[in-house]
Amino acid sequence: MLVAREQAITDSVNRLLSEKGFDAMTVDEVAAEVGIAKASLYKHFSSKEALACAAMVQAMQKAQEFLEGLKKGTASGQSEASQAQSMGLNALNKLMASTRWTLQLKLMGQMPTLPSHNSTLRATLMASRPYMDGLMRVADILGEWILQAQKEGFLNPGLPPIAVLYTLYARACDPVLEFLKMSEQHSDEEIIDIVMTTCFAGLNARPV
Amino acid sequence: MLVAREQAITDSVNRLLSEKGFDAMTVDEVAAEVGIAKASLYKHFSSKEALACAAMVQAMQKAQEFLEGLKKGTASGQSEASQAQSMGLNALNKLMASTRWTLQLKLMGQMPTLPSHNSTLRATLMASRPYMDGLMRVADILGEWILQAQKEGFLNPGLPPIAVLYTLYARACDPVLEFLKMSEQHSDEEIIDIVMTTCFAGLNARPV
DNA sequence: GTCTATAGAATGATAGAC
DNA sequence: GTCTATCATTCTATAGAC
Repeated sequence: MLVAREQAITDSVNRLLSEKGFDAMTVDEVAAEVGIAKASLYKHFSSKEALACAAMVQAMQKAQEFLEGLKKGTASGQSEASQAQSMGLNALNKLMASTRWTLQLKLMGQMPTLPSHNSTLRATLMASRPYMDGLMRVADILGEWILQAQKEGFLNPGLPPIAVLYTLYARACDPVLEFLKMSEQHSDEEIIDIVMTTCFAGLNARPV
Repeated sequence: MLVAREQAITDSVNRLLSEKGFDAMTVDEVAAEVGIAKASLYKHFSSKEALACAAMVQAMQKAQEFLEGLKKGTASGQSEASQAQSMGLNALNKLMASTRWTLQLKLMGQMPTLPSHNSTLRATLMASRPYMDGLMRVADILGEWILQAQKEGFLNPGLPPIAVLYTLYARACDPVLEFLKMSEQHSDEEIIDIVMTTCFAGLNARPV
């Protein structure tokens, strides 16, 4: 029961965090959405930062699990023919599948976006072993694929690998998604295709 | 004197806005940085939103002036040989020059970033004639160049022009810039080159 | 126009009964 | 563990003297 209650809490936090960000989210809102009193929340989590941290850890673990599955080639979205691909092309496909997965989560409002300049939340996250472990594991897996894809020229070898990693992270909080969503001119799938194209192929036309 | 004082205020607001965003910026900070009492600030600007709005209008006007200058081909960064270029290539070069200019301002901490989900500030901005006029003028100029560049295939014609516009806007608040800045592995020029590459050429390697 | 001092509201966090 | 009621802090905005 306690686990289920705390799961409901982190789910609500996750949604609110992705909708309005850490600063704009109030503890009162969380309590109201879960349907319990604010004081009860504080019996489960010691602070607003701890609340957000729990949601971020959960999201990070979900990402880690997805990547681990993709690494073993068992995740959905990986075609069976992938075994016949070169290492580099396979790595690129996995990077693209990961990015697409992230964009989908973001569009569904399940991707808590880390505010790049809130000090108190950053400090809490950096001090959280589960979060940092997940973050490093995710960076390791993605970094390996980036190197493989660059080695065979499927990703631009002139870009520093860390810059590629940051660029992929940044797609998870790209405002272009919500801009296009607000314009109501495109389906979710079209929006994701557009952002995937600009991310990997760029704005320039590809020479035919 | 009054103009100079208000200029000093908007400069401070501009800096704080680009450093921490609207929510994290407090009116006390602004007053302290300008060196006057908070109540005096409110003699010049009626609210925190009006304060931020003034800074945004100023930034928008600066952008508009830059684009107007580029449109006439008199701005710096435009080579003299540009007159010999095709319309489409010329348009692409101007889009790239505009993006580079934006990234430079952002790195220098002079680009107030619009929080995509603060309602009160958004409402104030939408109600501001000077801001909306500037925004529409900027969108017009960029939109024209986008269409020209797409027509001749210098920009991917498969992308909706509005998506290209949003993508360029989004580069002005791309966290990749500060991530790379924090890593201290690259100079400002290198950082801008990296982001320019990922923006226009994408992460993929270009087929030679 | 500038200051000090403070009102008023929002919000994070806690006390104490049940 | 959950509730109601309340505290302490922070922040926007204003009053009133000079």
